[in-house]
Amino acid sequence: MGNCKTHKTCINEALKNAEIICNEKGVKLTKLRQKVLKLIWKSHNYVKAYDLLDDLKKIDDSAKPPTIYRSLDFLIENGFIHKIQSLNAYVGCAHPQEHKECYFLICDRCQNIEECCSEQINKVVGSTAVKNHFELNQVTLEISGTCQDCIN
Amino acid sequence: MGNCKTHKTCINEALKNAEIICNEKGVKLTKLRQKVLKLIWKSHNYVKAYDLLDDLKKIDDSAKPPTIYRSLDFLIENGFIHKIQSLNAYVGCAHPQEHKECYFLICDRCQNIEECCSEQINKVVGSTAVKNHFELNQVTLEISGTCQDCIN
DNA sequence: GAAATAGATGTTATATTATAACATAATTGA
DNA sequence: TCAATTATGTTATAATATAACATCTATTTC
Repeated sequence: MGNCKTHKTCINEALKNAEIICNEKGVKLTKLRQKVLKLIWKSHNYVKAYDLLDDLKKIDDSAKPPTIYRSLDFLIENGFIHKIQSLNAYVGCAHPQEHKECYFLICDRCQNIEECCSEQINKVVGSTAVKNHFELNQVTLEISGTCQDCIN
Repeated sequence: MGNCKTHKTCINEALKNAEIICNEKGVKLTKLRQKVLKLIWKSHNYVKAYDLLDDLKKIDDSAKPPTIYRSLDFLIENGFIHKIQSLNAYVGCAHPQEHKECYFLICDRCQNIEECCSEQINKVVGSTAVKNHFELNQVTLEISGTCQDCIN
């Protein structure tokens, strides 16, 4: 939410979860990756890679495009963030533990992103695939419009 | 389909439809725009803008990036082609007349794209939006995987 | 614990995708 | 016809992303 009143908690949760999951998986959440994850979690809004790079440069002099993109790759691969394809942007994942397909409600006005899962959508998409004899690999569902806060 | 046996018909239909719709709308399907539309319709596969540019250069010496992107903009705006967001690629629209929301089945192996409409998906996406008090503007649904032909 | 290895980061360069800005040409319509 | 609009030509550059190789750090193996 744009009006997230307890956002420090969101960030801390995100970092803690990432730590736990990395330990479980035996992959490394390095200082750099933590910094990038934290920067992405600055809000629930989507962020662009080069804006992130500018932010990172402020605290890490040697940051360059590959610095950001490598961290983004790692974070995506491990489910801590998502890429928003229709915007070439990135956003923190709200539930990296229990990852199923998820979809995005993207507010055009405030850049907030709501991540949602819907068994119903999964089913319908799945049956569309079956109907077309299509072996499903990856689903990108991005819904843009105006969020509740911005309508009011 | 990758195995479209009557593809000349597809191209001709696409061009004819575009012509009719442009006349109805009072917008101009110029020579250039026709050429670009035809190049996109070379197959049912998706195409990248700069590949298209290379193709166009062969028949139009002065073609440059803005040449392609302007034509793409026009063709998208008028519903003759679609942009595939997850690939930064473009594909001809199978039914520019009756345009509702449509979705894409993208084959990772052969680059074929199947365009489909599903009242069911519309409903489910719509109700997801309602549930989240979200005013829907645009839906991007891109499903990648393996098409029937490539499974066999 | 030293050497070997794998993984992460630093660094330079460049590829890919897309648009801004302004000049010129073609078309339309008053 | 000429003014205005729309389309195209042209140059430059912005925005997004990766390749390739060097160096550093952590981990494993002996």
